[in-house]
Amino acid sequence: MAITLNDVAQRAGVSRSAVSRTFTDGASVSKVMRQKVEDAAIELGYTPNFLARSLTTRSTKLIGLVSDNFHNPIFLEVFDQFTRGLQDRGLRPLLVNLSETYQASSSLRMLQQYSVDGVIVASSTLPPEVSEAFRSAGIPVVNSFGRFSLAPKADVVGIDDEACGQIAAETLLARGYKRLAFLGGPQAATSTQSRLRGFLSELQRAGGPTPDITFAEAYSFEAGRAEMQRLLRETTPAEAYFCGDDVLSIGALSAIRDHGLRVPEDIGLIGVNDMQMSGWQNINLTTIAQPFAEIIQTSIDVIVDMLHAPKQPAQARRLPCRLVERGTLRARP
Amino acid sequence: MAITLNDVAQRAGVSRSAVSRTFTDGASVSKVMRQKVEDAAIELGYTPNFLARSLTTRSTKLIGLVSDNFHNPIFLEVFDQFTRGLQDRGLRPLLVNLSETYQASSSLRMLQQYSVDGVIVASSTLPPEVSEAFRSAGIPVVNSFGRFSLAPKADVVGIDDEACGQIAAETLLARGYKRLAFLGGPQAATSTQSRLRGFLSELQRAGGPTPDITFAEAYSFEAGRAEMQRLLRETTPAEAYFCGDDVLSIGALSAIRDHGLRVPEDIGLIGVNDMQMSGWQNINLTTIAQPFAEIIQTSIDVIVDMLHAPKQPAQARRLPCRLVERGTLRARP
DNA sequence: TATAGCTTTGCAACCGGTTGCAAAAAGTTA
DNA sequence: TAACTTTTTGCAACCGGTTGCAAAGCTATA
Repeated sequence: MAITLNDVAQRAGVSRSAVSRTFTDGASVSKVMRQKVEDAAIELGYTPNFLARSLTTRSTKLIGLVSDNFHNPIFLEVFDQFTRGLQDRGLRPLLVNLSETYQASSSLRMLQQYSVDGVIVASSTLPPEVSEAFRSAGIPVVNSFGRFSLAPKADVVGIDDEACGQIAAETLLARGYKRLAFLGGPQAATSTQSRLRGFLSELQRAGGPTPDITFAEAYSFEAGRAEMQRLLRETTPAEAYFCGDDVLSIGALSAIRDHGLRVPEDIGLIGVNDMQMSGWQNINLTTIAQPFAEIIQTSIDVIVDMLHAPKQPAQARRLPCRLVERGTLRARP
Repeated sequence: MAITLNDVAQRAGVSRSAVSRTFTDGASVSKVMRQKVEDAAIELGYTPNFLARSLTTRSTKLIGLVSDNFHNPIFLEVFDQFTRGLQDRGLRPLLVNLSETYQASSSLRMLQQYSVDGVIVASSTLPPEVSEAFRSAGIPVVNSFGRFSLAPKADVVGIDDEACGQIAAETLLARGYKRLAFLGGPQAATSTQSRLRGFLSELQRAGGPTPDITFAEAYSFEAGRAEMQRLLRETTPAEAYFCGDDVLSIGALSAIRDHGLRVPEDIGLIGVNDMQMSGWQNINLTTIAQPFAEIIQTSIDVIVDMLHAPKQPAQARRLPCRLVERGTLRARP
């Protein structure tokens, strides 16, 4: 049914190798030969079969893109950029959605069966063991948005969560807020723990107040809203909250407004991520931006490098965050 | 490097075919043979190479998932459900992000090179020619969220956009609104045109008013906001707007509130899609829900059927929408 | 125990490509 | 024009599997 190398060779009256060579860059083919083959190929509508080729070249250009985060809206932007970045380099993302029913271990086997050239684990919540499993199976892997570690067992690209907490602390102090609070993501998430650590240490260093500390059940609108509702009902709210991430902040924001309080007049809010929605005028969230584009670009660079020079020692790369000022904190005093 | 069939055959002291057969369901292997092979396979850590296999079986279990919509937050939910649905059936999504730099035509070639078993075009904005190109290349294809047509050239699964417009009209009339308006997506989008047609025809049938008609530049927050700002500035606003989709509605909502008007007291709003965010309490948008789960499930079913019985005549499947009442329309009079 | 019938097994060709090697062709130089 | 290089080409083996076919092994029956 499909046109093969043989068909073209026959049509052009040349050997199979000749056809193969015209479609392989860097191979030696004369001008006339190339012409003959290309004519025949066009005539028949031939396109080489990448998978057959991969058998001998041992490269499929397939990259496993593994994630478990299909609910936080920022990940749409993440997928957008990953797919485009990979495509621009001639790589193909094979998407894997980790969930209750589809475990990490079976994804390893499956990606092995498809001989992927590498794997990108794009998740801030999956444990490092997931990426490590790929690495010890000999598959180049990078854990994008993963947790920082001084001696990681697999390459990691992410933000400096502690610095992120520091920025939040500095910013809130500079605005003259006195009663501060931390409203984190799930307590088990290491990203939350690191941000908290940075937040506390900077407050302490600057002689600031000791904040209230509380955690939402998930990085989600509902969880942020629920936790803030609880706080408003059961406690005297703080003057300003450092929230675990933007979607959480937006949930908190809605709870505060429902409660008849104003932001930033009554309560200040600062998030983390700078998702697109945070810039929408009805939200207008002051936040600490993750450098998504750089993280993704770096992750792809790291994988591409590994394809050429495998088995370098694993590194963790930390990229800096920056403050994005909008309307949920009061002005400097 | 990787363990192959040969290694296992050698280790187990049997022929290559024997090994192949133990890993092929329905093949004839004796109990003792199977045992020997499985032992050797486990010992060596063998997993069959799917791509090599695909060369003879002519099935890769790869499904191209083609989309151009990486900005509308509903598509994260769409990708989530597609990837899981495909995985559950043992299929693998090869993700393709169509954009200015990556054209539909090259995606066809690329997916051919990877011998995908089928393609899902998940987009409400791509023209039908995209799916048709796959079909005429002999690749099973379904256009998910595509426009309805009585005699489509490639299979389509989507909503009934006209019925959607009718529901909007009925709902607004039932609420006693007199001055109505249609604030559509991009004028070129057929989804917008069909919704408008259904809206107008129902208004006319019911003897309702003739609405104002206007279009946003894109299905996006910014476009919805910009268009509504223009309307508030340059025209006497209508009593209620039927908006092209939810993200557009949310943009419009923010413009209305910025303008000092209240929803639903001063202006009513009804959208289309029912994305997660529309249920957030600070948005709480009345909208017409698309049956995402059913559309996706049906699309996958259609593709799977085609894998077994290719080349049936193309069909268009229309799934019904339903009203989701929230807080952006006033109560019935 | 011979024979028929069914199951299991290995051989070898094939899927659609790539590539090392040596022969053939083309190009250089004297 | 001969001798020597360099480039181009085809042969054949290989990548990691599958599968039709016939031989071998088993079981059942007479």
